Amino acid sequence: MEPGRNRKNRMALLEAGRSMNRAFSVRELHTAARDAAPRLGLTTAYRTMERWREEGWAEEAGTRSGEAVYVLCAAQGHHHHVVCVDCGATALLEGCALEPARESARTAGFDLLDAALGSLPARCQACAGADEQSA
Amino acid sequence: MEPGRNRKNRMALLEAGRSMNRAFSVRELHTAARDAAPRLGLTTAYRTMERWREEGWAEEAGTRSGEAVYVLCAAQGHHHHVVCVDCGATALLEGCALEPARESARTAGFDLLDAALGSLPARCQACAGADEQSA
DNA sequence: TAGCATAATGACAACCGGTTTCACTATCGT
DNA sequence: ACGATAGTGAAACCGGTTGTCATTATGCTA
Repeated sequence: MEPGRNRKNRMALLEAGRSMNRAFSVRELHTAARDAAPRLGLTTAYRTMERWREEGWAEEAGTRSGEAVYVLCAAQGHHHHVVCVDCGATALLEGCALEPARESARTAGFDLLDAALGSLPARCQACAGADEQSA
Repeated sequence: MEPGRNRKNRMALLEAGRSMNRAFSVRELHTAARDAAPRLGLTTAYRTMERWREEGWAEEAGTRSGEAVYVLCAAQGHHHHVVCVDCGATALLEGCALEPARESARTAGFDLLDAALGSLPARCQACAGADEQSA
């Protein structure tokens, strides 16, 4: 991830994103990074996220209240995350748990897009617990 | 699916949706249903789709060029579809191919939301072939 | 059948996440 | 120092979706 030009903004965004430790929306990232770089615009946050996605540092992980959320991940090989749809907490799954699904899809004449399944919607224990209480 | 009031519109939408045999956006549904019910408004199409979703007749299957797409399915039990992200073609997967993933998620402390994984993004053979040619 | 209560409708406006535009600025190579 | 160019941000814009509200269709009751 070469900083290239405009080091300040990129670094602020990167720092903010890394310190999240969970899935976040571009707006959240922008807000967090603004502490370190007050003049940072939302447009740049969107553009930077797009760039990270292209370069493989980030991947989309569904949406939360209408906004797309992303996870940062340096793992290069084939892998899948689970992402809590409530709080954005993430975990990396061991091995490829989607191989059976991929096989099943193939027999139906479809190629499963693992790329689009990098993160699977789930609910973490904490949020599941909170849910039960409110019910 | 009780027709209730306003039989005409509902029936036109239902007929249109059923004859699609693939994933479709609300706009597409509205356009198709307009043949049979010319005065049908887009708002009603959105409201009807929302209703079907609540009642379990339809489920969201991702987005295509910015629009949310849905699939109709009468299967009641636990099941998963694959949906071609290009043309919307669908297939029903045999058994629960996501059980290993669910197990893997559980060991990480997450409950996989099977409900949100009713349709898995894929590419059908026809679209995969067309893709190769254009490349 | 007439009349009423209310679910349903549709034209239109508002909303909202996201993208594009464009004049301006920071950075790099020379 | 200076020209070339990548990067920036405020604001306009876009398209899908949702809300508003006056009107209409339907079922129920008398």
